[in-house]
Amino acid sequence: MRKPEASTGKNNTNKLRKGLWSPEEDEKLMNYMLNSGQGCWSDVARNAGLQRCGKSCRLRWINYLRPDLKRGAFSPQEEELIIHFHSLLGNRWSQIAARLPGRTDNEIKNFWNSTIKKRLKNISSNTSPNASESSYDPNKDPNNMGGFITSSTQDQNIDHFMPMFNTSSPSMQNTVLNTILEHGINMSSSIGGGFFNNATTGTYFSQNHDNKSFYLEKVFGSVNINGGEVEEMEMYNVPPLESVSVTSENNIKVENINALCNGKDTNNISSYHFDDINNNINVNNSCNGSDENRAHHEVENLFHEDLNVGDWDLEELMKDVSSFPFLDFSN
DNA sequence: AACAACTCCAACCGCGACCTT
DNA sequence: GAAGGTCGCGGTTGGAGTTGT
Repeated sequence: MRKPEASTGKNNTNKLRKGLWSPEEDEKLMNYMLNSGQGCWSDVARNAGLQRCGKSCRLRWINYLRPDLKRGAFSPQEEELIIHFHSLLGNRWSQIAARLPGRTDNEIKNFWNSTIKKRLKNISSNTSPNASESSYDPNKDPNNMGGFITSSTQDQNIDHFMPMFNTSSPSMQNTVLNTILEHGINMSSSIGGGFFNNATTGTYFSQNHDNKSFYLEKVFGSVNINGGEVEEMEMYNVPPLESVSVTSENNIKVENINALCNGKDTNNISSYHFDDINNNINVNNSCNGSDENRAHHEVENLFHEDLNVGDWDLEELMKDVSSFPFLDFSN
């Protein structure tokens, strides 16, 4: 905590205060906010009679004084949600906070850095003696935009699999994340694939080698790429930004999707590939018969629906969360 | 009891995005 | 289009409180 600066002396008339807020300052800000509402923060600071910068007032209000804030320790359910959302969103604390009513980004960030990070580290060091696996930090991976890999091992020989995707576009990120939430959790069919070597149950979001197309994979059980056996796996392509338009109703409408199947003679469809030049989805590595129909049907289903932005089904998320193996904090 | 080491978390800082002029 | 102001975000700091020796 920072020391509150002494509020005495002539300098104080011009100098803005820093450091801890006094109860009097809190009261002033609280009264002003409740009576007059937010407005411009520098005006708030001035009109409330506070010798603080607007930024400081904003922070104090958002992180501490807001009446809808939930105080106290995080519940186990909140912890699970934070871990789950962090696995999807990375360090986007404000977006995580938006999904946890009554909690602030600062609070969640502190909680993550002080408690959860440590806990996950302990768990991974207990379960994986291989330091190179357990030390993977998604936030340090330049290709990672926020995904999470539990204990999966990526096969270095497979160049078109990358652990996560890299984009700085917020709308792209929204598209991706909502696609995951809308489809990655609920869709139930299984398509053969082959990108993992001993991948672990979980939801993976991957980027194709062209750096523009993406696919989402849900893996159930282990996958042996060398033997070509796939136990349970789902793959869903996610279109690049160029194919997506956001409507005024806050829906994302995926347009210009034309699923194509090249129709060669292998049994497994290994990926859908989004062709961003022609705005087509191609089913790669060929397919035939029922696989072709199924692939076509699924791509149609996936991309011809409206994807809601911002409406998170917490019940569904919690179902998914409860299946994560790394959420057992009992040890 | 005294000190050191560690943990927690409120608050600050810098930066980028957005808006207004 | 440029400049200036504001807002919001994520990273970092540092002091109070807690735990260990």
